[in-house]
Amino acid sequence: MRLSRYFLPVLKETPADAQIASHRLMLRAGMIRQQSAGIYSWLPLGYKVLKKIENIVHEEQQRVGHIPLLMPTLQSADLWRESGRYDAYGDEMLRISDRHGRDMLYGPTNEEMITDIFRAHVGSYKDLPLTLYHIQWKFRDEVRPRFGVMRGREFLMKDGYNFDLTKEDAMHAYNRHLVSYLRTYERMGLQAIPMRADSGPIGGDDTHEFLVLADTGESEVFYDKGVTDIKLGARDIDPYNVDECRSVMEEFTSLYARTDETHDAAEFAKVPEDRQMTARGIEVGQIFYFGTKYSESMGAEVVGQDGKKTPVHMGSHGIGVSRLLGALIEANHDDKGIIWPEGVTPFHVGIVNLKQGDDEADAACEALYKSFQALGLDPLYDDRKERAGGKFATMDLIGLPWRITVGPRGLKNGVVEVTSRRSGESEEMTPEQAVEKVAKIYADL
RNA sequence: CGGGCUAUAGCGCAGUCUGGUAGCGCGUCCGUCUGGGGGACGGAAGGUCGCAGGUUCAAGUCCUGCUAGCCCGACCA
Repeated sequence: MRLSRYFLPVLKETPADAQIASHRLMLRAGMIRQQSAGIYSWLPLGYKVLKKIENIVHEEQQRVGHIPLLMPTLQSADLWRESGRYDAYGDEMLRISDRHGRDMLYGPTNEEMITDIFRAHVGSYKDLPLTLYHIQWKFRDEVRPRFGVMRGREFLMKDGYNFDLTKEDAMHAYNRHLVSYLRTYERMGLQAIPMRADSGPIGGDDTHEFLVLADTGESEVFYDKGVTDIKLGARDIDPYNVDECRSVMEEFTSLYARTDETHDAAEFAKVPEDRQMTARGIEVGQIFYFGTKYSESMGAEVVGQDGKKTPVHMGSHGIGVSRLLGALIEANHDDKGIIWPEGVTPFHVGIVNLKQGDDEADAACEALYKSFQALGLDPLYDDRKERAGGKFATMDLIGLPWRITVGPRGLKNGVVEVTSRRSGESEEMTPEQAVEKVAKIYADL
């Protein structure tokens, strides 16, 4: 993309309403625009990152065998009356009625609807196990939305639901979700620590939240320093292998890690003192096992081998897709702007032409631009007639991880400059070497 | 939902107390000089002062009502 033809409304000044870094930077980088409290338009740059995150979530869900579908945002109140949650959910549920006066709601989650789909089409134990998920907009009418997309009212969430014959099978689904979530976050360059959590209004027995450590996190967390050293890395885990998934779960949850909701001071005290950590965290996902809570109330049953009907064991598992943008920025920024991890960056590389209109500089930039495109990479070429300082400031703000600076001075010696946004370090090399270097970085991801 | 506050140009703000021609900085547009970290100078565009009603010769400013948004708390992915 050529910046002169793109739509990137960056702001030099900080909007008064934005309190925390991610909100401030998303507004300044022209990623979002607030339309009303807790509701945002996603401008091109923000939309691009949102889609990248969504894609990673899709890929990692399907890698472990979960099946995508799409349920509507608007739901009938009748389904929610069956589970009893229409009354239980309270004012956070946005209730509306259609022209016939039928009670509708903008879905805050989809347990009822997925259970309805399941009971209509699945009747035999032979159809299990089954895990369905979707990525869809949700609405929760928060009393006080704040912090930009971190706590909006409208938000994009991946929610998945497993249906299993037995509790053991359902616990395997639970462990498998944990594995897929760990890989999802790691691909985005985020460390999200699973912590024992409280089940809240969805209800249930086993539940873990995934928390990204950040000063602006909404939850206070307590953990054994050792948990931050555990990484999934490149290991190849068979999602259908019960023992493999369980051992990952055990490995990641054996050390103490809890949010303030479930914090147990006595247990925490057993952690060696020099490893007792207290911090703040942003919740970016949660997995639940809740057994037959919905299958019983809504009649989601299968006929077992013994010919008897039995309610299925379920769990639900969520990733806050839009919220992840906020978490990513909270975890990756400096005073100049955002620093995108390579896995989610809106553009792979920025090309800064220091002297637009100079034949040599223009030609060198064009060549770089086309080389990257030919390799399937997505460059952002700042071809505006701006001064160098302004171009650098924009690149730093929007946080592309790699920048190639092209100017007459360097071209005289046949070199351009490759700069890492994260380290700030620059290296001079020929344009060909620069393309090779950047291409290798993305090939290795 | 309790407490506090705000609403004036795309963004950040002054002007309101004490009523009398709508302002500043940034951004935008044009021109000149510049040209490796938000440069300088000159010119220009851009406003139903959140909405409705009232007081007044006259309302951004005073009064009444409403709406929206923000902050702290409680709540929450």
